[in-house]
Amino acid sequence: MAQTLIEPRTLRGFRDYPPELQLPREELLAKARQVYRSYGYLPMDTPALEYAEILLGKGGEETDKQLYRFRDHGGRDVALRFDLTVPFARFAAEHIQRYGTPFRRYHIGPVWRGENPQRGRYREFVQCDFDTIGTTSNAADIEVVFVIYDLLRTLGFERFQVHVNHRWVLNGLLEELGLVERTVAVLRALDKYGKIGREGVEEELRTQAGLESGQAGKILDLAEIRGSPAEILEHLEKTFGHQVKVARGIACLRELYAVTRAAGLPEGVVQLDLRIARGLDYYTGTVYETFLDDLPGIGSVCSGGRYDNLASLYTKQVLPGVGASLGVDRLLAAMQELNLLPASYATAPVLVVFFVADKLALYMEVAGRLRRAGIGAEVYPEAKKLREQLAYANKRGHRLAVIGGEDELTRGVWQVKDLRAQSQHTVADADLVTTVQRILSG
RNA sequence: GUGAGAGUAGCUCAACCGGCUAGAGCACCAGACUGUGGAUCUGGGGGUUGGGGGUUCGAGUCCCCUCUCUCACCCCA
Repeated sequence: MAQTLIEPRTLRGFRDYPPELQLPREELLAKARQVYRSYGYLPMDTPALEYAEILLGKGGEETDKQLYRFRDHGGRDVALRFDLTVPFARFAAEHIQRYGTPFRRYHIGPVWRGENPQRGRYREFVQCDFDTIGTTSNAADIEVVFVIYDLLRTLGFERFQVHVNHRWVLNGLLEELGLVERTVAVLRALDKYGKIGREGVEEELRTQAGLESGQAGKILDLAEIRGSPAEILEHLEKTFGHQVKVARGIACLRELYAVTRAAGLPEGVVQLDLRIARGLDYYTGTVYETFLDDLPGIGSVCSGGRYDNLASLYTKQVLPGVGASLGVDRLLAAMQELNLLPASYATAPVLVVFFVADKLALYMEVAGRLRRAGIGAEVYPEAKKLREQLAYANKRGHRLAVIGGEDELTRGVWQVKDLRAQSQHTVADADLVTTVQRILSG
């Protein structure tokens, strides 16, 4: 009876993760977890689905429009989370008494946004956040830089910069220039500097923010100050240091720069960049963006900032915090482009050849022995020809093949074939594990 | 959501101006080389040319709709 086949396909903006993508992704996330934990961040997660009222109106009209929202079977008005910050705010309002402050957590999970997909932008993607809430201390802000640094180093990146700015500096400047009520438009324009350049920003400042060219020029001149963090701060101090907010921002940034240097971050990692504003009016203090020297075009791979009050919509307890989010997809794309991903996708380095059809138990046993020693071992599932099994091992990227035919089994030995070095050793059954270990570590 | 470009085998591409049964390389599967991988040889499966409709004697090719991808706006990971 003929049956109509269903066309296999995924939704627009959603995608599969085949092994060659999922493997590096899992490894990346494992490394991120390791770094987060080393700083004392605790893991947590929240439901994918929340009451719509929890998620609505938290990120402005734009995010409301992007919300996947529907009625569940019980008629409840629900929506998929579009970031991890809002669910965290709800969580904190509900549970923070149990943990007290300061509280550090990391949170890795998928989020959903019904926006128009582009390269590297999907409707479902993973966020990888870390935050410290319940403290206004600049120490927490400074630590964020260390976390970002360790994250990227652990992932194998060496050439990158953490661009830092402070909202107080920007706000103070705008106050000084009498542009407070245009803050959002000005910062939005400024934030595009890397993309549209000075002329573009100037244009936008005039048309979108309604500035006169003199004001626009002033802002641009400031944004374009180049130099070491110390030099930029000095310049700022001289020109706008009399403004209270600017002065406070400068003090924070100065401490951040001094501490990161004194505590071991190499020179050049931290850059002061007056152009980064981080669109959302959500951030109120330090803001961060991280750029790879070799791939500036892909944008920031780790961004975040400080906010005054995380959960004001759900609780009267004031919960200030600071944190950032790792751009998992961008980093994977970057690692692919910079050849930082392994060429082999074998999760087990050893293939145990299934040679003699009625000796399966022996092969299973030896594979188990290898695994107990921490060495991944795969037993070929069919007693096919040796050449085919070796071809399989080669194609799949197994480093070693363990071969036991009639001959070896009667002598109590194994052939250990190194597919990469194209060499082969005969080893006694008792020495197998140590031999394999030695080859793999060397 | 708005605007622009693109969709031919799993991948990269071919098919003059609309004209024979839509091809090639790689990949995949089977077999050979009869206990040792990347090679070679032989054979094979795969396509309703993204889908639907229209024009035409005839459409992969022209027109309309739709889906998907890419780019820009917006926003951001």
